[in-house]
Amino acid sequence: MGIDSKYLYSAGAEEKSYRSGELIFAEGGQSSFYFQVIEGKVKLCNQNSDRKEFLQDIIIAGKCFGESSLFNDKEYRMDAVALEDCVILKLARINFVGMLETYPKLYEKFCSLLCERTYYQSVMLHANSLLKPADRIVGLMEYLKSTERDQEKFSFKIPFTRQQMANLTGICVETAIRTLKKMEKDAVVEIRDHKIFF
DNA sequence: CCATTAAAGTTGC
DNA sequence: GCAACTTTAATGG
Repeated sequence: MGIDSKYLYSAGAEEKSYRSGELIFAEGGQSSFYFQVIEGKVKLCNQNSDRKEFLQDIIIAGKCFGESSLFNDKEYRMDAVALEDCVILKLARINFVGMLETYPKLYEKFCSLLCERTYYQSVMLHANSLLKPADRIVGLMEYLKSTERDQEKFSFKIPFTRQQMANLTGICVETAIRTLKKMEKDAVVEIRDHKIFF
């Protein structure tokens, strides 16, 4: 999760609404804001040269994005696009830094948040370096489920479409579908009412 | 509630 | 991996 929004508001964060599909920032742009989703979902992705997309992450309400380059003056390495109608808090870098200085406790929060992203990226990098599609999908699902309380088998409903899972793991939808069906047969996942349980 | 249509999922090639 | 086909979800009466 991100930072308690009351701190963001008091530091001068502003709410901004985006329509579904609207670009929030683009690859190559300069980063100068901390973003946090209040309502809706945002995708972080790269547009492939052959107009396929690679999905880096999907940011749900309460989570933040764009924070990785707040302190290094680098350009964004991905696009951020609203997946549905969104309300997003934007806080300018200078005010964000001021906020951290006013509330040193938030440094700790911010660090843990950065580390969570680093951890996610290393898990996904490893999973996606595997050759077999099934291993990539399992890697993704294991990470997603690791943040859940309930670790019972087949208790976790995958919150993504097959298309999204494919784009997160760099395989194509058809492969994802065929692989998931095989995994169902092998009792790795359960498919109930078209939804995937892991 | 049903009809329409867009989006997601499926399958053969 | 495309394209044709099927199913589900969303929208509007």
